[in-house]
Amino acid sequence: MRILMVDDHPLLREGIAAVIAAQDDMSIVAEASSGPEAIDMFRKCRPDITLMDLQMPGMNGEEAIRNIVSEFPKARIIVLTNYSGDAQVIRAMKMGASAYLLKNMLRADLLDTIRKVHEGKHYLPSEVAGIIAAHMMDDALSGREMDVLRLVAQGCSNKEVGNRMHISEETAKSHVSSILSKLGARDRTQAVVIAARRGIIDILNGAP
Amino acid sequence: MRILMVDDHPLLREGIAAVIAAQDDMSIVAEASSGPEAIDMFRKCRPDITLMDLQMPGMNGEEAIRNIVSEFPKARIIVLTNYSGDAQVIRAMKMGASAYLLKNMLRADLLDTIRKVHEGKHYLPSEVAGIIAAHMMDDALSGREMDVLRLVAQGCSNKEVGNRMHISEETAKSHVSSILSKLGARDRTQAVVIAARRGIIDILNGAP
DNA sequence: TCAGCATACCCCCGATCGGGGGATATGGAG
DNA sequence: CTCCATATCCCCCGATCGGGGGTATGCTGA
Repeated sequence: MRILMVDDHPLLREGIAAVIAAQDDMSIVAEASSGPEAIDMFRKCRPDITLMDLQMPGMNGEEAIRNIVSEFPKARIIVLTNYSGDAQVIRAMKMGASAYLLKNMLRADLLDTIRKVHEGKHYLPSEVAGIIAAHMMDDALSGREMDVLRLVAQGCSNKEVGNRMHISEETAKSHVSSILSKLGARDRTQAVVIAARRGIIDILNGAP
Repeated sequence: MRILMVDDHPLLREGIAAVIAAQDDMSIVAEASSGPEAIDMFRKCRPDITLMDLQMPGMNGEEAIRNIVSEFPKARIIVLTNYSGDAQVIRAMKMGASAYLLKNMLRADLLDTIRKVHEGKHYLPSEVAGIIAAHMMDDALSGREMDVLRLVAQGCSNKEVGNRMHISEETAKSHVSSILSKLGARDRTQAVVIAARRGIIDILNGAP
């Protein structure tokens, strides 16, 4: 199996490379440390499996996945990341990922997953599956609600949200209300915290 | 140099181990994946250098550092973590860390830092130093303000903050006001986001 | 000793929030 | 074609927020 590894942490790449190198049916054929680089390398190498982190500077991993999958629908991509927010997992799988692993997993789990995915299977470890299951029944935020949420996280009042989105303050308020109800939050502050925990928005950087 | 490595990511440990193993003046003498385990291993092995992640399940790295340094004041600890919030860096250094590295650094940087720290030096990469410098003039939140901030992040109103802390709503309000002014936030929501970005609180889990 | 700070409390007041009740239009799914 | 989610706008109203003022305690470090 020819593997492309995409991650901006050289030390982690080293670790994965060591694990892969010890297998006689796998080899790392390319590495990338950013989204655009990942797309380039995929075009050049056509790997059987791609290991992809989601948190990277610049273009994030999700966009890279979407690009690769739209160009190469048969690409097998395994997401390997630190965070386990259900929304982030769902977005990645919708983009076309075949598996979603957390970085705190063991070597064996990584190797097992690579082999499963190579056989064409999809895979979610129970830890991740459980997180998704816990929010199966929740209905997702709509596009407008996401926009409002991001502005609220920047400290915008309802009036400012209205101005920036060119809608009335009343409309912004009603969006905020449904955000609170969908997320089960008591106020806008808790809504932002819950959304960050669940991977709905990324407050550490900026956009989703 | 005898090195103890503390991190809950086996794959990253593998990577660091590979890098260290290639050096003829260093070796990994022990590994730990949690705070208590780190303290145990330190007592048993008395390493020259300890590489420590801050984000770990259970006891966090900061507490482990404090425990180790109070028992072994000559311990040389290098923090190796993902996040770069200025408050987190400052807390770690106050706890007694000798250096603060980000996980996206190169092998060479890690090795350089290990050697510098082994000589008794302290070290902050310019990337990290810059983040601290940007907030040098800010005055830190007081203990009570931290308590209030954590409750606010949980969606508490001023009244609820007052009840939970056994102070009046008015006092809670005045704490919130100074939090807003110290963080430069427009409202409590933005205050929580800024505090999370700067590593003042950790909204992804719970406590600071 | 005394200034400075953190802590705690109080009042006022306009702005904002969040819940409640609506209404209308659009567009896609069944 | 009907149903439903989305999106937009409107009004009311009590609760909450955040800024402004002020007072008092106790600890600490210069």
